[in-house]
Amino acid sequence: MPPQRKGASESRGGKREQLVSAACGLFHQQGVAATTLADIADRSGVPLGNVYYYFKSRDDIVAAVVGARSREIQDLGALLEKRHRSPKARLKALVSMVADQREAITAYGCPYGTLCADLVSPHDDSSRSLAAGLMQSLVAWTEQQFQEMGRRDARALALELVALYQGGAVVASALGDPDVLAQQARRMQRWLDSIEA
Amino acid sequence: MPPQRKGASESRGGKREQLVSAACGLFHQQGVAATTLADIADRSGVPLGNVYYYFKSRDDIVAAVVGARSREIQDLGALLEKRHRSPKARLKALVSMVADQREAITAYGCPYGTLCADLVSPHDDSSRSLAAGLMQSLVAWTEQQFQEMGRRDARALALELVALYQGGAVVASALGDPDVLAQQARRMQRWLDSIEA
DNA sequence: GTCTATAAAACGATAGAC
DNA sequence: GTCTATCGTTTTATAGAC
Repeated sequence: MPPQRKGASESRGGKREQLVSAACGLFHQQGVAATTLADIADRSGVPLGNVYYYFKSRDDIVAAVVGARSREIQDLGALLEKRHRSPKARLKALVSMVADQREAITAYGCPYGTLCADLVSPHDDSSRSLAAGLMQSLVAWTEQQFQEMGRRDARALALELVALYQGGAVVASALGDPDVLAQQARRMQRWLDSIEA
Repeated sequence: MPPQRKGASESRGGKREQLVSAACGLFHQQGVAATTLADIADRSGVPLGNVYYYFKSRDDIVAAVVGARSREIQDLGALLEKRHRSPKARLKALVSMVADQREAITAYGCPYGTLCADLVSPHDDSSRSLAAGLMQSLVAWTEQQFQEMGRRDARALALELVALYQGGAVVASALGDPDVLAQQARRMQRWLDSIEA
């Protein structure tokens, strides 16, 4: 077994986490299918053959990356809940963060959206459910904010907000134009303002 | 040179077109990076080695597919212009077609959007400009419709409509739920209705 | 636990017979 | 023009020394 459980010697070098972190970045920049184990090993400073000490297959790394991205969403949600009292303020802060990161998103697309798209392509069932779970993480947090606003149509509103973001990310990255995403973020802010609590 | 120019013996079997057609479908279903030349050759009924009689490299096939998808957009635009007099009716008909094809779009994503995303991933310049050109084809036709409606903000409106579509496609395919796309199409119809000519 | 070496298969691309 | 056979490389995955 790798570095025991998540106890003491977990981060002795934390090579497993380094591998996941490197894979996260490479999957975002190059796509899942185009990223090789050698790429991940190189960036992690781990010898190629040693990767199989931490993961039993390539698909295992993909699953670990999806888990990491999902936790990333949870953490971001928790941060926003700590920083802002009202759910609407949280959603507006989220959109504001998107606008701030428009350069990175334009360069490589939304980290969550492109990962989901890469996981949908193989018509493998287990891969598709990973994509569904990841997207659901994003929608679920958004939905909860609308629920706390007292909206019965929270799910529909959440799907709309996430779709607005994903659409902006796809078009902006395809055109290579961050202004598209900035404009879309402004639209999202206005749309949020128009939602009655 | 392959089958001469685009003259008489162009479609003697039309194997080049069969290859492009097969690649179109496979790129949509599996993604560009995950599709091998053997996949394309198999589906085309062309021997693997023979692919290089029609294309000098794999990248050449990718470029040909982008060209075919771009022509597809032109043809669809021309069809809508023939069928509907007013630009608004054309846009509404386009959204209606999206709703009708929601099953296929949910299964594999938007053929144009996912192709663009696959072309953005390699930080290769020529690949990125292919993505930009393809997305621009989609936006340009939409923009022209808004222009014919007399709108000065035609570009912004076009970007918004395309982003609404792409966002719906990403979320629907990630969740594997066609209803998300159907709902999004209804929103797009209402949004179009609210646009003053 | 960590690393090197390498097996086994898949892939892009080429050569050359017909 | 069409097809088969194959080269050289890359990629996933394993074996085994330390």
